Amino acid sequence: MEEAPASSRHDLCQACAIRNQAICSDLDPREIGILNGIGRRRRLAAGEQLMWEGHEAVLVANVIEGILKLSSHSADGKEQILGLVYPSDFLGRPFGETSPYGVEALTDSHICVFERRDFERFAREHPRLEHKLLERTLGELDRTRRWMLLLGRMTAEQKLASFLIEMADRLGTSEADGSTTVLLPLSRQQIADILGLTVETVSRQLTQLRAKGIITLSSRREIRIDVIEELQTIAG
Amino acid sequence: MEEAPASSRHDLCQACAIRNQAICSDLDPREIGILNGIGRRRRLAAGEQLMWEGHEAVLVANVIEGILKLSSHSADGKEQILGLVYPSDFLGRPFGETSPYGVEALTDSHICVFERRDFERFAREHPRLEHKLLERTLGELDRTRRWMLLLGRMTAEQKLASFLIEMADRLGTSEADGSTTVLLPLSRQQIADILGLTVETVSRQLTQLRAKGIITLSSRREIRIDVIEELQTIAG
DNA sequence: CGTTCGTTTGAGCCAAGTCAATGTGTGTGG
DNA sequence: CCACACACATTGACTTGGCTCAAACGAACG
Repeated sequence: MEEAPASSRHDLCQACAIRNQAICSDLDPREIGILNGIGRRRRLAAGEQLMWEGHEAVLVANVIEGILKLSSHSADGKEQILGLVYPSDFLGRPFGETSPYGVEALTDSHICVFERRDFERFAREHPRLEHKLLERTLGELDRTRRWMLLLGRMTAEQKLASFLIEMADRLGTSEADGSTTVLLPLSRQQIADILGLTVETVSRQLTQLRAKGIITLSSRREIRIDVIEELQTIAG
Repeated sequence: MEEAPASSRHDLCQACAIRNQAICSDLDPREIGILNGIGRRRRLAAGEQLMWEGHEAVLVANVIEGILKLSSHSADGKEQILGLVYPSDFLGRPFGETSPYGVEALTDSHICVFERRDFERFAREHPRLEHKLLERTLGELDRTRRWMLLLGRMTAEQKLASFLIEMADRLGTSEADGSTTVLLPLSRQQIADILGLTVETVSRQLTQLRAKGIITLSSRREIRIDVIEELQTIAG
């Protein structure tokens, strides 16, 4: 694909946009060199599937650019999005045979992939990497558990408010007047699949928030949050 | 409390019931000795609180005996149980300042506690322990994500069926006739708090499953599952 | 034996789901 | 460039699963 010649390989990581945020950040130049040897870059188009629920987990990756979703389906076909993965996040299931979820790119993405086996071997030999991975996994577990509270105990309105706050936090650009604009990487259906709701309910709640003057729906995917404090009050 | 004299401390771990399942299982005798020095045993009565949501996380622990719950409260006071912790499971939030959930013993319990700082220092110096902890955390993350699907996309009936299957799996004793009996460590309210339902709905669903001849309610806390296949069909 | 706490049952209601129609971009081929 | 198709989004009408409120029941315990 876009393999660099062996001599310049070393530079791939050095020039990496997420060099200092990802789990590789603690490694010394020699270690980075080895990692470079077993990893490769890969591009994904929006909508492209990287892993399938229940299939063998052959690879893991670092996300360099783009947003991906982890999702799982109930017996009767309903989808539940289990999490979103952002740049510098780690992706995949090391030390496990099968992937418990499917992975799909929501936007055009750029990732740094490793054969799971290669990565595991490297990780076991480099405790600093495993430590980084552990910290990340613990953080991810906390975030996932917070999402359980949302799914189990919040009303549709509270769910939407919480979702918008999170998106503003992650992807928002603040304006001078205190408002924040978010360009959503998700369709209404996908928002519903995150919040455990239906498309119709998501749509209705958004129009209600608009009617209350809390948000402005600039275009399908673009939402401006005019009064974020109101959202925080609703979310609790 | 029940401190052993320094000379016999070493034996505490050797005699430990979960010696070969917990995260300490890979350590050599010397390492076990150090761990012994920084840990201590502690008993908890059913209902006793070990950690508080949002408070500083001062300790971590291994569960030797008993079952504990992790839970969190929404702004309007509703509780959501985020997970159950069983013997040989690890408990607490290493490498984090505050505990994102409360921890309470559901049954009389016996745990092996460490000051978080001490544990962290030891872990960083002993990669085999960190690796075990990583594997455990990854598994816990998978289990938590599976629960998200339940909370977001299942009906009350499916939730109950899934819950009973999980409990039978974890705590059930199989009879000769193919049935399984479970002694629940949870009240109806707590079951509701796990499944994101109300007590009334839990009660109604249980009576319905009984009416269908799938389960028998021997006593409040004791449930016999007569036809587990039926439950699996319902759960999907 | 009465009190208490957890559980079950009942009646009514409401939030969110379902089903169906309409609206709104966006891209495609004539 | 327009018209058509198609996918996504919104809105409306209706239904319903699970919640709320309230009462009755039952086991455990002083």
